Amino acid sequence: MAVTMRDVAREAGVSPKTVSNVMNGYPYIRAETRTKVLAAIDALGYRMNISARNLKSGRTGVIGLAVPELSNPYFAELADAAIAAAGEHGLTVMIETTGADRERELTALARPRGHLVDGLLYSPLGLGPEDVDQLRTNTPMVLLGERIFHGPVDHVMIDNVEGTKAVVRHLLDQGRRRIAVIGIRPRERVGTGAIRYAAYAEMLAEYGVPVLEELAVSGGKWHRSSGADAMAELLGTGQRFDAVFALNDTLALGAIRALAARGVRIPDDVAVAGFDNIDEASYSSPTLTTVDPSRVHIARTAVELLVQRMAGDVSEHHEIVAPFELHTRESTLGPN
Amino acid sequence: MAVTMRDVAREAGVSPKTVSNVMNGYPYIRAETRTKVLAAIDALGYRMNISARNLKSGRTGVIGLAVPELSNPYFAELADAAIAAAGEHGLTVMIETTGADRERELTALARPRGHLVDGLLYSPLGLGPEDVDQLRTNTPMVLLGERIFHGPVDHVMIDNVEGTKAVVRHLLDQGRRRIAVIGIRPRERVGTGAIRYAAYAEMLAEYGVPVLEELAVSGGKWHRSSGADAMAELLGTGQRFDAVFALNDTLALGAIRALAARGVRIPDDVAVAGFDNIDEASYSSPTLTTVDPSRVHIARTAVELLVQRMAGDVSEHHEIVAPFELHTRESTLGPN
DNA sequence: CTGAAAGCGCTTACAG
DNA sequence: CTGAAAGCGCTTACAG
Repeated sequence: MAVTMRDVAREAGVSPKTVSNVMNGYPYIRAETRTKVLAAIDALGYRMNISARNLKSGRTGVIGLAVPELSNPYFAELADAAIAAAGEHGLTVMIETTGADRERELTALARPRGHLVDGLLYSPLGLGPEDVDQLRTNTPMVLLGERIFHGPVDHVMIDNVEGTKAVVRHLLDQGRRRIAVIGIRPRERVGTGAIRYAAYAEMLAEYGVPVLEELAVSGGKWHRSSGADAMAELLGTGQRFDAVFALNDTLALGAIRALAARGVRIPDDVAVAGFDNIDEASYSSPTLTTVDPSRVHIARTAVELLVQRMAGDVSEHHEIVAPFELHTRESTLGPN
Repeated sequence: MAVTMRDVAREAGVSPKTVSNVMNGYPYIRAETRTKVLAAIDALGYRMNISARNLKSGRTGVIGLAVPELSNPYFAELADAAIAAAGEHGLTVMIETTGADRERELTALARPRGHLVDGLLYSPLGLGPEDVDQLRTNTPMVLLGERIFHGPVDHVMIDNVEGTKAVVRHLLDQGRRRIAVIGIRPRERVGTGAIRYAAYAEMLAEYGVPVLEELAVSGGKWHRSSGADAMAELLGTGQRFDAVFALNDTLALGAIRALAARGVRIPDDVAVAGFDNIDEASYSSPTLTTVDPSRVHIARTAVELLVQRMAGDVSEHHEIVAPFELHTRESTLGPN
């Protein structure tokens, strides 16, 4: 039914091996032979069967990218960056969304062993320290964005601690002293949220500012809606505050919405800052002060590490912290 | 090296076929046999080689989704919806981004014939009528979002015409008469932009309002930045206008930013409306009046059509127009 | 520069 | 309910 390499070989009067050589760009082929083969491919409309190649070669040219969801602009923009970086190495990216659900994250982890992908860029949110052993596979993998896990795999991390301290310092330097924080996950001790919260508390302490539990509000899935809800909740308590550090940008943008809806002036009454520097942060009203964790750098570095591992590199595991950049904008500085 | 089905069979004292039956959930297996096989799988850490299965079965369980870029929230949210819909049919989605580039879109089109995916959800922006013949493949495919192509494939369309007319009618009903439009692509005759622009002009005509060329501004890639630039350009011309219809939401959000930066009041001075109803439209300041093309409905319908085609359905091609919904918000109504 | 042989790890009929 | 045989369409050594 489908045209095979053998059919092409017969049509061109060569062996299947030669067709394979042409398809794979093997350099030492007489121009004449190549022309014949290409003509036969064209005449028969031949397309190589990738599954057969994969079976024989043991590689697929595909890497997986497991992220919670693409509706979150941070992950969507990260995915675009990963696709671009993989393309530079001739690799295709297969995206799997896990919904930040532990079970689905563990399923994604098993995927490379099914030989559908050669390696995995892995950005888990639901996994905890008890799952570290699950990462001890011998499949090439690079962990992204988190710093939960020390040890068994490469990872490329956002500089959560210094990034957070920079943005909180900025708020303090603006004279803010009652800085609320939204998006915390009270029971979580290891994730991005916990790390950023700890860094926030540390920075306040450096300035001798008390860390007030009543100014910390949990924020579910870090969607815009969670940010709006958290802010509504905080306003409902009647607590005074003059700034809000949202643990990511979508939370911050939701919070800005809730503040604006109640006529609170930003930044005059309350300054707002986030984390991620998604594109939207440059176009919101007001524009959003935030930390840029350098997505492109992260994606590129992670793909390079993964490519090395896939090539058989067995050196010690790397822990790379990406550089960050603080962007101060209207939500803390006012219009300029 | 890797554990194979044969190894498992030997360990369990059965034939490879029986292992295959267990792996694939074949129902008629003695419980005892199944237990033995599962124990052997566990003991050896066996994982099926998907490439081998694909080669033999001729199917992969993977469908492709080709979209311009995930940084565009419309496509990111569509991708999430497609992944969810595919999951309900036990299918995995492989996302390919094309950058709306014609060459890369044509490459994506050839992908299913390499047997890496069983079918394709295809959302081209760069293709024109001259490429229609390229769609006459016999690979299962469903076209998304556009209505460029009549004929050789199924497609699920956004209701661009009625959706646009509804939102423009809304602006007219608010008393707006000088309604600018941003995001047009002057040389394009067949894409989403051209269709929405034509519907805009048609609606104006219905109300006896002249269509002014000087109020139509082109808008490149439909990013936030393009919207801000287009709006800056329009303001620079000194043209009077009391409303803006942006051809999508990101353009509208960029335009809102540019208007706010110049102190133009929304909607008092200028009302703004978009198209897509991305999540952000509910949280911007002001919130954005827009058309919801029902992404989830589109994704679900498209996957169902694709599944039918993959199952061998050869009936006539379907053209399905998804229902739309107009959401009126602050950018045209003011605060409530 | 090109060919003949073997086999990657599964599943598809076909038996029994 | 389970097995033996054949083969999916390629690529990997190995010759020459």
